[in-house]
Amino acid sequence: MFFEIDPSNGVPVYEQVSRQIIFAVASGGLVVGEMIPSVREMARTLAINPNTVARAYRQLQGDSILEPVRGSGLAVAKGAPGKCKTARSRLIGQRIGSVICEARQSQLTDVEIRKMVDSTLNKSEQNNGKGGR
Amino acid sequence: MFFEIDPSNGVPVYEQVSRQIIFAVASGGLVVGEMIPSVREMARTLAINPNTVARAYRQLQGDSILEPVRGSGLAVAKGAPGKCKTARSRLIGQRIGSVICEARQSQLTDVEIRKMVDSTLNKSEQNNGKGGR
Amino acid sequence: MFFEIDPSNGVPVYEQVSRQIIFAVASGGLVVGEMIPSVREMARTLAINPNTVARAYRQLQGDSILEPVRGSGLAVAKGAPGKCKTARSRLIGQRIGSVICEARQSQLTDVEIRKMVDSTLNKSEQNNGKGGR
Amino acid sequence: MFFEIDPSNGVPVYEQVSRQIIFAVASGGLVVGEMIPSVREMARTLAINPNTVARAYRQLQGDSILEPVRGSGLAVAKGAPGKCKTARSRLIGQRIGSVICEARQSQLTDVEIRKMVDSTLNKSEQNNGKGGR
DNA sequence: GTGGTCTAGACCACG
DNA sequence: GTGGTCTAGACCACC
Repeated sequence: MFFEIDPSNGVPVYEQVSRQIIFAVASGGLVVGEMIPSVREMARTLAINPNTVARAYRQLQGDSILEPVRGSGLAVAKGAPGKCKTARSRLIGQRIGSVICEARQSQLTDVEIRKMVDSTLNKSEQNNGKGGR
Repeated sequence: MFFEIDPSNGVPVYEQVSRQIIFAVASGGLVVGEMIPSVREMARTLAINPNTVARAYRQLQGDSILEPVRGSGLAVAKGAPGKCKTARSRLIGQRIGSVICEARQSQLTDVEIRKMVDSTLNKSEQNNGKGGR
Repeated sequence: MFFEIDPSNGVPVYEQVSRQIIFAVASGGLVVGEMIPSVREMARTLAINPNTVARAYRQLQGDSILEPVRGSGLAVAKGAPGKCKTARSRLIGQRIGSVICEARQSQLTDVEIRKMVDSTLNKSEQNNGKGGR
Repeated sequence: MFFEIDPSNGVPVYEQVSRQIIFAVASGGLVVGEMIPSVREMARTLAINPNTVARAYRQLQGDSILEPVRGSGLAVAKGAPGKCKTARSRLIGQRIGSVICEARQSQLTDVEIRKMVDSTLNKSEQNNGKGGR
């Protein structure tokens, strides 16, 4: 916790919000029972419309990742971490699969694909081992 | 020549069409001066709306990858292969970059990311060395 | 005296409180002039927010079902039993009407509706003849 | 098909919309593959805001009761009738259960409850046997 | 034409 | 203060 939004990303803003909450829960950045920022606060922080945040939160409630706490907001639901880890693998895995599929359609060989991946990974060195960002 | 379309792909159909033409030119599947199928024929082949094909062709003309040949249709333009190779690298590279970016945002380490890529590459062994698909 | 609250019921908590007081008065469980528990005590008993209890009491005062007794709290008002019996019929009757209306909209026949009602009535046998709950 | 909306119903408008579509599918009024009215048309018909209709439709898509048909709208999805019949029983059954529960809490006997149900059923005679509405 | 996203702002219910 | 609903209107992508 915390992340940023790219409105010109193709990916809908409300989806970026819900994904990043999923990721935060999956990685333990948000723990079960913890309250998440209110709709209005999150909207202020991300400089987006409260309705957009509300939509993301509503979707996460539908997936039982968030649950309402009467009168005080939304909290991470009980089974959420498991669901979020699964969802994370699915989301990332799907995107990897689809990129590779397209790369192959373009007649790139697996060797070339791997090379592009490696160079991208190296270019912007990872920083998530010991506290980056 | 030729490829298939997945209408429930997220990627717009017209873009799938134009991308795959770009890829075909980049890999030499379509050579300079070669005529491409008419809008109607392509639409019939791919079982999609002719307007959608027309839109892809229009876009490719705008990028000077296709050029009109009076009275007979559209052909691969002169400088196309170079442009298409560049475009291919850019398109694939961008998507790889964006997937890796998101994977990192989700707190996956580079090691885990590489593992997911490898497993995807191995899962559906490559078949583009000797003419598959 | 007294009942329980289901906070995840759809029905607002304060309304559950006021309804059940109305029902208690209607059925003679609370008699005219009898003091009802203080806001704080009631809140503690039901494990809900005192504001919520206060709101229910306020509403009941507005309907002249409760009346303030200087220096000691709220008591069941003089004309309350009659009003409460009427209110009970109205409240329950309205809900029955609305359920039946919706059931019919859903194309269930009256026969089917009656069957569902009967089965529900039988499933959890009544226990209010001789003092249950 | 077709129904009406009561905006001062307590039940959210978007929920009334989605419910009635569920009921229509459950009762065979809408069959698998059939297109449903467009968001804009439905909004015009019901005199409500298109966003409200869209929300109902979105929810139904999430439940795989509707599916998008590219460029032409939304259609009843494949497994929808089964899901809708189940959902209908659940929705109506729950409401019946909750009304009876409350009626009992109010100290009404089962006999009295049944009497109220019967009188309501008789009051506005059923008309869904042979083509009413 | 279709659905989808986003913004803005009002109003309500609940605690 | 919280979330939820609804309206209004703009803009976009797709067919």
